[in-house]
Amino acid sequence: MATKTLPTTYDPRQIEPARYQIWMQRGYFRALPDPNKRPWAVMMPLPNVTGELHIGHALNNTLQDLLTRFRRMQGYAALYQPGIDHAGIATQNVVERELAREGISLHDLGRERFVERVWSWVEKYGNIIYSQLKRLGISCDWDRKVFTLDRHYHDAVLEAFVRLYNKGLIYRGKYMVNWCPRDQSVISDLEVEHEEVDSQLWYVRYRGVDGSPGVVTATQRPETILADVAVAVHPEDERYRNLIGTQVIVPIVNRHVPVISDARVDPKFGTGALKITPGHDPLDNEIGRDHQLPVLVILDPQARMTSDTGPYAGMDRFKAREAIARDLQAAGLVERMEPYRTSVGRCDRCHTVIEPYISDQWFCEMKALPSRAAAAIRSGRVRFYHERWAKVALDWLDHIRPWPISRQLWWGHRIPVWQCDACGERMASKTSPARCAKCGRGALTQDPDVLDTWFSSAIWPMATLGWPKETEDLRYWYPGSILMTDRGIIFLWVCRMIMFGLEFMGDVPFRDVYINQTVMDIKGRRMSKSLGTGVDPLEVIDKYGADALRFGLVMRASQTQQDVRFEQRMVEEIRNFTTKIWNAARFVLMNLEGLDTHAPAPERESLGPADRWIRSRLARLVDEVTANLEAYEFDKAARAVYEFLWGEYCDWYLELAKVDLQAARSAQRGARIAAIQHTLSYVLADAMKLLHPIMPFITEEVWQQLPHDGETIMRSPWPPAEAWRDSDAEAEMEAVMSVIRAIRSLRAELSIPGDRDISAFIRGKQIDNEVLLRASPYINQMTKASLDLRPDSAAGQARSIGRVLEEFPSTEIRVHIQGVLDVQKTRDRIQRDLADAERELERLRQRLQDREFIDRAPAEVVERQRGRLEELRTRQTRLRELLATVQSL
RNA sequence: GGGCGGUUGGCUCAGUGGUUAGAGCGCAUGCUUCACACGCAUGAGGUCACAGGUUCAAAUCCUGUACCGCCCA
Repeated sequence: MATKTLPTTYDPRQIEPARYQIWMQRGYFRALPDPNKRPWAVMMPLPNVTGELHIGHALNNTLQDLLTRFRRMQGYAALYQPGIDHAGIATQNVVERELAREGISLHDLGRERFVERVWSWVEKYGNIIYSQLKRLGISCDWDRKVFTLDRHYHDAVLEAFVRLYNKGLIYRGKYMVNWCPRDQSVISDLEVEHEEVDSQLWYVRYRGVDGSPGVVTATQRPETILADVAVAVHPEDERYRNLIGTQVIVPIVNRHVPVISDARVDPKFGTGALKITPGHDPLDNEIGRDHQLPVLVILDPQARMTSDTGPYAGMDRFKAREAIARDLQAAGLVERMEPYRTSVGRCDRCHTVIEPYISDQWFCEMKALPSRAAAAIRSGRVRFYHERWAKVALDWLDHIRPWPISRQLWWGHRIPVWQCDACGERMASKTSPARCAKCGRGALTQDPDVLDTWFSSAIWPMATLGWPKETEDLRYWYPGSILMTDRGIIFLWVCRMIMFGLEFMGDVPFRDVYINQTVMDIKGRRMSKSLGTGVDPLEVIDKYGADALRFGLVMRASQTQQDVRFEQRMVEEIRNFTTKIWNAARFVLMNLEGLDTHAPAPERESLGPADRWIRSRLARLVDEVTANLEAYEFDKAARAVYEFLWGEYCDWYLELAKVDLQAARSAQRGARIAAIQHTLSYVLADAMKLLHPIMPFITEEVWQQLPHDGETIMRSPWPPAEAWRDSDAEAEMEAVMSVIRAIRSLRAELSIPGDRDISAFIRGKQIDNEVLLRASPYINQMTKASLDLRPDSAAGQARSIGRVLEEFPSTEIRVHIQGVLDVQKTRDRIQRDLADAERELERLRQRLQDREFIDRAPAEVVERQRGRLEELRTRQTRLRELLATVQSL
């Protein structure tokens, strides 16, 4: 192999986009069912079509890509399914805002033209996130990308609806729902964000019809007084017992209403008397229903006071609150006011305060579906990582309520229910029915609402594979292997996919669920544009490269942490790591001259101790990385590769190999040279494979330069672990490194300039003389010292100074003192070491005198302590001798 | 109100009962060492939030407290 050189610095901007193009063009991302391979699949949590890449997506997609690349190299038919969600409310909002800037309302436009308008918006901006994901280097099969309003996906959504409808699992009903007055639509409980705010309680008197003082209730919402139909007290509340059954007067409207008793009233809240407004409060609604009370409504869908509210008609709910509170005060009916801390619900899309509102909606029955999903989780058919998230999911599934699935929007899957204009019969059908199934007449009107976006995304794992058709893809890849997502959508999405998978496919949609960390800013605050805490991942990629961003995130993706605190600095660190790798590769390439790249692996005899050591370390690394990736312990895998490449391969092996190469070249030992070259290149290439899932770009680049088989590292086989384990070589090199560290440390401590040769000798027989002999070229070159190997060399002992090896307690390294040196630092150090050793010796002595310890601790532990005690005694002796020598200088 | 997670060197994090608690960054000192100053070498720095308990032995297990964060009602 001829000498190759690479540019001196690694520039991801030059490499990454071009490499990605090549991968795409050559179809390396393509996933096809292959009976000779095992299937493996992951479905991208579909980003909103309005979305842009944020750091959370970067982490989530990096982890998915990491596993996809890993499984692909392991020989699985690995499918990474991409797609985008039409995101009903979010997208409709974006386009509505755009229209508003043009002064057009959506009603001006009409449904059909509005939907056309949204489509053109989607065509223009909807693919932004795809191109951003490509910058990240993810290897999903782009030929399979799905938009949730694609024809076949739409068909699947309708199929799911019609099947549930015909099974009686979808029903229509008038219930109190979460109403967003801005979006003019119902939203589910899960789409409401709760927030603590400072509010106020008004204590309002409801006088008795008979002229008695009546009762005082406390309310946060005086405007709803107009819709009061009763006052309720707790049945056992002594204060109000005699009022039950009497009539009181609702202020302002002067309605006569009963005082009722109900155990759901909290006697400790306010005065213990609760005004009942079934039209505007969920609890009141339940109480009202059970007491057969009427339902009055005083707000319209935009949360303005209705026309029959007299002077308040048309007022916004908050204006009306102030006005009514003022009027109550003027009438002398407000007994007092007090500040109150309460929680308000806001729409998670537009942050408008939601209104509990009576409304006619479609609901999905939540009894059989969630209980089957819960059973699947309990039995381990779906496993959560970390497992604590399973409890979170189960808790929700066990206390679930009906799911409102209709939305009063125009953008989305229109509900496939038709109502007969003549007889009122309703029917669900994927296509427009020609006539009414009941009365046979022709005029039918489709329900105007669309489905909750989460209803359509709940069939994602099967519909992307072709369901309801029995496709080969579906048979091959369903159930998927893993779902990776954020904890924020365990309920919204994960649980519902499990429910629908079990319902429609008879099996869970994925075996494993990995809940990835939530990325926060460095102070632990949620990343958000409005808080100014957001970080644009593309900026980071521009600056440091996608590899660095990916590795920086993965290194912190630990299952024990539920957040990752993100800072650019940590990506910069990894950028330095990529440069380190790049330069290691440069060094290797510069030294491969004459290597026959097709020659078989070298014989063991031509390998030196350093070669055997690094190969053995690599073998351990293969095991470690493989096991950690399989266990989704991504941080551990990343750290292991980092530590190996930088701390062992670069810091030690390259330096040792330099020494060996030099020697082999000057001796013209061809087999030896080839063995070193092979080790240099083989170890680096395999390390690149292990790193490839995390850092796809630089690893491909380096691998392509090194001797290799195949077209791309992406499709090269994952390194096998069995070969090259060598404990002897590991032990030998540990000793050598220990000696080298000691000499370097002495040199620094004594401030001996690097260009001044020193001579050193070793005391003690712990390290085999042959080992030292073999290592002497390493030691001499890497410390610029000449090491005298004569055992316990007496020469010049009096004029020497040294240290006891950390790992070898009876072994000392000493250097000869030449001229005047400042030995103060070393003397201090020896004294400190001695003090440390003696302190620990004392601890150990005490422990070993403790009968309880001797009797109850495992023999092996006791033995180890005894051995340690012996070592420390030796160390103590050595240190004392050393100190005596130094003090005599 | 209920639940979950966190608290380890200046910073970000490893470390789930058994020697002397580790890493990177930062810091200090010295190096234009022919792969790399985005680097190399050497070094300083920690009563593991607090209080009890279990154990021969606790950063690690249990209970409680404080603070930070998340979820649910």
